[in-house]
Amino acid sequence: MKYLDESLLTHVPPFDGLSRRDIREALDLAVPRRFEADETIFAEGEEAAHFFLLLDGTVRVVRTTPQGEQIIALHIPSGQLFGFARAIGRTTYPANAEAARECLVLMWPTRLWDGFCERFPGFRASISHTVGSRLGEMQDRLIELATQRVEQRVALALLRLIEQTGRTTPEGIEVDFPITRQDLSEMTGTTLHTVSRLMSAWQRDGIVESGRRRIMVRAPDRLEAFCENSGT
Amino acid sequence: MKYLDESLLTHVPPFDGLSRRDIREALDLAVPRRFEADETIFAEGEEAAHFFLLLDGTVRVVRTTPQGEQIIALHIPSGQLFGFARAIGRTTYPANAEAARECLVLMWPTRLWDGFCERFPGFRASISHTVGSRLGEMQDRLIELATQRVEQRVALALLRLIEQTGRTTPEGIEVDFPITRQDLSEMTGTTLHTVSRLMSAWQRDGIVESGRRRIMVRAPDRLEAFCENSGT
DNA sequence: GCCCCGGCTTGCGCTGGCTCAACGTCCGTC
DNA sequence: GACGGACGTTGAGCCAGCGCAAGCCGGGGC
Repeated sequence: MKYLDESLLTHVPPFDGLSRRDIREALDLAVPRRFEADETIFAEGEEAAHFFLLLDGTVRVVRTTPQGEQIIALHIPSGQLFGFARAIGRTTYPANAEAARECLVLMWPTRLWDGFCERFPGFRASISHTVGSRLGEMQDRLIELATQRVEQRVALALLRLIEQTGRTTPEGIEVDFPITRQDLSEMTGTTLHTVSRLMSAWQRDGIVESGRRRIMVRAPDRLEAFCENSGT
Repeated sequence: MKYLDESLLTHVPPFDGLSRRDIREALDLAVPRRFEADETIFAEGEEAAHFFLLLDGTVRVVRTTPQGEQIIALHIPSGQLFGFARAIGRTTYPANAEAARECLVLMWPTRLWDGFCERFPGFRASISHTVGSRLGEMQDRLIELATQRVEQRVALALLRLIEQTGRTTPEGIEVDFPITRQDLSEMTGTTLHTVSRLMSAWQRDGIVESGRRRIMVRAPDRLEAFCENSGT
């Protein structure tokens, strides 16, 4: 397992434009690692010893309030860099990262960060882009929380999930990691009860199909409809 | 007004470590400009032609929902760079920026951005830091909206305002730009009615002192107390 | 001095979504 | 194959905060 194949990186954004040599160089510095479902990858406030590339799986970014409540800030789909504290001027991680399901990651020591930025053309631009889209997503969610009702927020959260990490099946699009009602409620600032009621209603209407730790969206368009005519 | 004094930049973060020569160079490329209160500095989606440094005043960052509702995403205090679309991998501005009161800014054409990053040591690091703290603030607000009640959110918003842009007076700390109940409601995802009721109650208790477009906090510690014992 | 308008206040009734509570169901373990 | 624990469902009641509506106040323009 020492020798990682170059094809791992040829199609992921920060590296996709690089020469074979450069990719080889980056890979030789990387440590691969597997995380079990629900295992913690790093914790808020911890010294940022590594930065990561998610090769396979989904990562859940969680923050805990002083009162002990959890909220899920973000899900990271495979193929993205994460834990890049250096890129946002920090030396510690800003939140917890947990494996939403079994994950395969590459890790690099943070001290290599500056070198990567200078050594690999496009690396920095790619990172800026990632940071920008995270900022954009947070802003969108801020607006949702401030202006939308629970029903719409849950619908939007589901749509985002299937867009980012959806797996298409003959029946519809399925969230491809185990997700509970509680998880959804922590993404949308509501309670598992309310989410459960919504899912039941949507299932009756044939919009979703869900079970234990599993959600499949049959009719994304009808969820979108919910979000648009929010006034009425 | 052509010749800007170097002391303008010697104490603001992105430039504070630079040599006199470097500062001179940056200043000679800048265009100074004044904006009236409530004037738009740039609009969401617009081509990002410039990046800005706020020399004096306060900038309000606003997003508008498809339904025409506004929410205030952020206030930028003087001494900060803003409108740096390039730093987050965008070519357009991500939100509206308006002068919360009369503002004095320096503007540079965006095409100079990359040059600044390479030319001025510490510039890039300083920007990362700014981006990071904005991300952090948005994450905090996300959590507040998701978990806190209106009363606590408004209290937290006020505390943030006086921390970032407060002016200390013998009577207490005053928000040093005109701010309406409506503005506060757009920052906290509530209605002006609820904010008004809260302000009235707090005024009765001697915690704040407020009037038309004006808010002064007499007892910040009592506001903080509100936020902590949120369970009870 | 008067008027008008933008901002602020306050009462009242309603309701979305939370809380509490009880129960059902699936799955892994021993 | 019985048990325990995690996950999900559903009902009932309640209340924080919203929407509506009416009125107040202060400052700027003429």
